[in-house]
Amino acid sequence: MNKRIADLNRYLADKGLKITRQREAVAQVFFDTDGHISAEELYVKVSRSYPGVGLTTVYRTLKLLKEAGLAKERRFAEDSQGVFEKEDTARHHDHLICIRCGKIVEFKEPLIEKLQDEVAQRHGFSVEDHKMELYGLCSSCRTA
Amino acid sequence: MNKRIADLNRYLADKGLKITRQREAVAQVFFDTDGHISAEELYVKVSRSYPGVGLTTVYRTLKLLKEAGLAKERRFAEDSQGVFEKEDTARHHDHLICIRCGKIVEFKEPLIEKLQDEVAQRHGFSVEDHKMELYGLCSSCRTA
DNA sequence: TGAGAACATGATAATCAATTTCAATTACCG
DNA sequence: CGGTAATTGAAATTGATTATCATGTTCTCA
Ligand SMILES: [Mn+2]
Ligand SMILES: [Mn+2]
Ligand SMILES: [Zn+2]
Ligand SMILES: [Zn+2]
Repeated sequence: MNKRIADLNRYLADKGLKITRQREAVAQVFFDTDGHISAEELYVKVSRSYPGVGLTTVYRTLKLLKEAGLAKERRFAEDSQGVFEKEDTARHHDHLICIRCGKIVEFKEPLIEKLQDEVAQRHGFSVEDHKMELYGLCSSCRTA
Repeated sequence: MNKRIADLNRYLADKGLKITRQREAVAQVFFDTDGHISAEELYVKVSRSYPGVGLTTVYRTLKLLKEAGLAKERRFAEDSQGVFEKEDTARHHDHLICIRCGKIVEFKEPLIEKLQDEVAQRHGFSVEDHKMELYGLCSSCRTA
């Protein structure tokens, strides 16, 4: 029924961890969410459908989802809270962020990623992951 | 004598702020430091030459240096503390970080920056700043 | 099926970098 | 110099995240 929930359950089983009501509730609401969401926001959202799930458990479940490769944490400049989004290595992307209105656009630029690998190689590094964020003004904010 | 201290003093005068012993001490030690340093580390270093300067003032002075365009704060993954380095727009660079030993290599790749601008433009954005960090394994850590 | 071991939960406390508060001190413009 | 606004540093506070711990649940295996 839900592939991602199945992936999570498989991960839990492999690690000798348990499938619980709370984990499924948090994961389900998270997987039904598009874009970026903080632990606090997810906690509020989960609480609507499944009251009684603690904020601590939301944090713990998000950490599990990261470990399982199902969620990715982002930490944009100026935001004190981390935000999470669904992870899918095939759908890797980076971010353009408007410093005035906060608008976020996701993009993918394979040519840049290729150059990143080359730069790294030149310095003897292999790249496992990268962070690239472009901060600027969106068209609305620029003309305003 | 010291161009950067002069720059700072000019900035302070412009803003109606005051030139103090403490600010000069913190700034001087910071400007004499190469690489990345945290507020705590800078505080310890300053305390050796100028005892009695508070940690709060170190934080406040670093914030001033950022505002004056003389320092840049970086927040690398896994580091809970921010680190600071001298800012010099002409000498902009990005970072390669070894996820095992923490080694940091600085690099500059104008071609990537050009592509970043193009991507942004394609989405109607103008780029004011960007963050690019490549995380991987350095040659020593890879062969070990 | 059920007992028990291991794991999970959630309220609360702790952490930790960074900021705020505030009374005392200092810079600097006349 | 004198007055005013800015600065300082110690201590308190903040805010996100993690640790603790007593209690509850899951799941294995006999
Ligand atoms: Mn995204
Ligand atoms: Mn650097
Ligand atoms: Zn905008
Ligand atoms: Zn290394």
